[in-house]
Amino acid sequence: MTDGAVAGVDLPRLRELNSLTIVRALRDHPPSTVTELSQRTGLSRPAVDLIAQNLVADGWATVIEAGTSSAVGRPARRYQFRSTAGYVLGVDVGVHKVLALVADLNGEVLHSHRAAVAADADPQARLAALDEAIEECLTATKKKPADVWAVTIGVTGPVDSSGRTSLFTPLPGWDQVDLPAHLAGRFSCPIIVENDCKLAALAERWKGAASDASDVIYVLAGMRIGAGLILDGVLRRGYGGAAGEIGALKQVRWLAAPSHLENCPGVPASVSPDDAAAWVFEAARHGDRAAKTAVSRYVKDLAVGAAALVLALDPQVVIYGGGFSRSADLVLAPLTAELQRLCLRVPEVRASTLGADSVALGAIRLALNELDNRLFSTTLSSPAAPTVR
Amino acid sequence: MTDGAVAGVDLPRLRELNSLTIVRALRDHPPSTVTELSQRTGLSRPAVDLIAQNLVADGWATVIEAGTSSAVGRPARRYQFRSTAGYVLGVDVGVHKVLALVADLNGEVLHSHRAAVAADADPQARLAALDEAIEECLTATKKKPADVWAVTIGVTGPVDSSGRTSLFTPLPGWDQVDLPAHLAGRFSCPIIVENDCKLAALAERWKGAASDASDVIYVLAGMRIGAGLILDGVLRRGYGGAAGEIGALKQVRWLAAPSHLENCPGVPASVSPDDAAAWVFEAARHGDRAAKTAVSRYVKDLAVGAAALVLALDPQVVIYGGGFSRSADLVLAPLTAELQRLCLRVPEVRASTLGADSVALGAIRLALNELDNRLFSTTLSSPAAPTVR
DNA sequence: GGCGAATATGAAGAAGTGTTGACAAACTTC
DNA sequence: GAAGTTTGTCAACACTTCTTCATATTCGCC
Repeated sequence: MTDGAVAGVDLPRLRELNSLTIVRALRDHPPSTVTELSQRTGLSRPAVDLIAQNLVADGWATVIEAGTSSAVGRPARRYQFRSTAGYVLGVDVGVHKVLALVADLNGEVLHSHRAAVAADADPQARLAALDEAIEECLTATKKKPADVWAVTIGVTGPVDSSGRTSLFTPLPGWDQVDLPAHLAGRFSCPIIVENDCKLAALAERWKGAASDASDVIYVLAGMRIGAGLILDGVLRRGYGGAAGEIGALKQVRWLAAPSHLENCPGVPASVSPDDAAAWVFEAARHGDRAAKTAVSRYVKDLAVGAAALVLALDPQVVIYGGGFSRSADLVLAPLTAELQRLCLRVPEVRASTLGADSVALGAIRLALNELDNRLFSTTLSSPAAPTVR
Repeated sequence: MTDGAVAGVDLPRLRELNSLTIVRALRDHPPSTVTELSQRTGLSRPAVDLIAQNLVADGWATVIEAGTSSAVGRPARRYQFRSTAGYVLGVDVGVHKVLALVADLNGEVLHSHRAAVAADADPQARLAALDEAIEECLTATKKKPADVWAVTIGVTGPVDSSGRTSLFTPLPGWDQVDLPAHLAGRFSCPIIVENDCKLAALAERWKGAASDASDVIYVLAGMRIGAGLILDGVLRRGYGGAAGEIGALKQVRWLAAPSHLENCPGVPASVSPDDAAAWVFEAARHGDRAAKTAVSRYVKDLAVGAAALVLALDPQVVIYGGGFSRSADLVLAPLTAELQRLCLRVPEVRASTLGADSVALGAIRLALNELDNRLFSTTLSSPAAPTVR
């Protein structure tokens, strides 16, 4: 409840704080004039001017000299956040693929690469695919590892404080993999490993279906069901990183739910087990009776866990995402109805708008958040020391 | 994700920030010398000296002139947070009683008063008891309503943003009661209504069994079971104030759980229904077979909901509190065992140390938190305008 | 094409805040 | 009583921001 050491602010620190303020005011905005920044921050024009010049000297901002302007009066010089000062990597290590993204400090994705992996691939093979995907992203964008300021990797299963998925993982042999150690040799920046559902939740809140909400439950629906929680605008990991793992409770039927789709009668033998669910959804869409029943049962089971989360946390929005979100048209209405039956106060239910990229995008967002905390909370300084979480 | 308007810091604001820093450094510490404050805040001695004198002039601190000192050197003047500058009221409106507490700005409880109420009393009677309890606390401590800077009232059931328990309440007619309106005439300070479980959780984290933890699930166990959630050190209300209401899910057997105790065979007819649970616990403690079974079943049902919360949020500690916490000796071990069976990562399970006062104490804490936010976040100013939450 | 209005830039002076260093005051210890 | 130590106070200094004014550049209008 107490801070213990509360730090006073002296003059140099004041300048630092205001520099941070200007950087924040520069980000997430189009190139701005000194006057605009002055209005945005409440600081006087000369103060902003001085700070902006220093930011340019330190590489945090670039100048756009006055061009032709449409307004009356002398055209203003504009300052712009130098989003190319550093880059971040976001990677989604899935069962069938590894997807890597490079983005600049604005979160603009510059390049992506997808490497296919066999579901039963051993850790070595999967790590090789990871290395390949990262390597391809770097060479395609002509970046060196030193240009990367943070890396986030999304994996399935709860991630502990050492970056391992020791409690549970569907990837064979993966519980022994130490991802930060694997990458530490190549990158000297922060390397973060995080649960895929949590990352997807971040992505939806960033530029997806939940961008207007601060209390979000993201349900990742696929052959495995998981959840990510955002409360008061912040991703909640839980004390041991296992928040959202409601599926482990037997009374909540998340473990069994996908079997309704897998074992649905009428699925042709030619359809592989991996594609069975998609087939069932498609069949249900065309009125197949057995398929409709299977979907209905699936939704009923899904709803129990979602209701438990909703009742526990009372969110504003529930996002239905993951591989099955393509079938949101079949699921959203009955899911909402079930929640209405089970919950006290029913949140909005929406379909994911980011689809398959959400995990990697969320990884980008988490990497940027980490940088924010490191660079902007204390002082403006370039890439931080390597750390693991 | 963005702040929108990020405020720059000018010189007067700098002084304000440092004044706040000094006030914070003064609170939660014994009377301090300027040198101590200087070390604690990193500010220079003259700066602290000046600020401290201003704080005294504004009524936020008092001076203790140098007495005889045991150390070498000139004895130092000491400054002390003036905790008697204002007071807060915390009230617990329960089924059988209304308990009111007055505390100073340090959270030191000065007086408490308990007014008995019949379980089936109508809102008028209950409000009269509330008024009586508050009145008694004020007269006993010789305070006027104007001395009260914040009031918090704890009630059963989820509290919406208008301070009403419209979704559910066990108190007859209480869903129509507008507590802020009822008190607004007498107090011009912030009046907050909050769910009792949430307040009890706050109390346990403040000075109870969870004072070392930042991620806490508090389970209030009585004839009605509820929960309060503290995540990252902050009480979470949920978007609509209904966080923690996992008991509403049928698969979670919290609604039915107490019936095992109520309907336990062997309870003498002389024991009133209200005391049945206590009798069963006592009988179980002495080896009564039926009572032990009842307790065991109760714990099993309780554990399902607790497990759902634990899996959803992955807390560090679960606090077992409420009326039944006196029987923690019988419950803690089997509850822990059940959680071990049901959960992925098992948190510590502890018994409440505050007992029956926890709700009113939590109300005090929430009132103080509200004051903190109002007075200390923006600027140092005396009692704020009346508001409702 | 010239003029005025509007906006941006730049520089100087003023005000406010924190820091450093010095010194007297007050107390303990030898 | 002298030395040593800590405190309270003061003045000089450094730094940051604010205010104000003069200057520069551009557009629109005559």
